Amino acid sequence: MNKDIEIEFSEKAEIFKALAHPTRLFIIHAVKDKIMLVKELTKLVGIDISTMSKHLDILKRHKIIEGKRNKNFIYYRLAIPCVLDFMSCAMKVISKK
Amino acid sequence: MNKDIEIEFSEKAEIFKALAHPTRLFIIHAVKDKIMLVKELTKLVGIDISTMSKHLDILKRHKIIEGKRNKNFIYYRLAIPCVLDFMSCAMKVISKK
DNA sequence: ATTCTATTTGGTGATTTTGCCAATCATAAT
DNA sequence: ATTATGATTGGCAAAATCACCAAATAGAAT
Repeated sequence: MNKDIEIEFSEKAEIFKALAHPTRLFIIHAVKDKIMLVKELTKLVGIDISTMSKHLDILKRHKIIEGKRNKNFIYYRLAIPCVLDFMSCAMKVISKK
Repeated sequence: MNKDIEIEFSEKAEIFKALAHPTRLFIIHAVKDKIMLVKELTKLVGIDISTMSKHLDILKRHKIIEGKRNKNFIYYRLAIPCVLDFMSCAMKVISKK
């Protein structure tokens, strides 16, 4: 792989890495039709809130979700609904419902 | 997350993990319209052949590619072309060409 | 049977990712 | 100004991933 190709595929891989964690996939499904708070998500998943915050940060940095502040609450929502399309496509084909 | 949900999202995450590496994405593109040998792929990417073999194994285990033996060569090809669709969709939307 | 080529497997150190705790920051309420 | 609540950040240990080397396997050819 030459340098350009190398960079191209590394960037693409970054996106898959951002999605490659059960908690982060759960978050995507949770915020797909309902704006949610960090605390709510944390409770649903059952992990430390600092861990949740870091997962949210990863998704945010890749522009997969968006956070909006109101008072001192931060509401998260799905930024690119298309993510759901290719996720369900992937799952159907690879046969995990 | 209860146990079932946990398992569901872990399984889904496994697929994204399988795709979350530049070399493995490169392999998918390389075999999408041309059946290829391990050695050929190794040369193209420029890594140790044992490393390549392990990457191929990961894709194989997730049924993303298929290997067929002829003599003592193993030819790899893309098993689920749909992977390309959702990859290009993902990339377009997330704005990495 | 031995040798040769293609590929896989085992092992190990290096790097990355993950998750918790503690500390900090941001905003609101008193 | 102090306190309280929601969220993020820094640090560290545990776990997972990665890449190389060396050794093993599979099959073909001699």
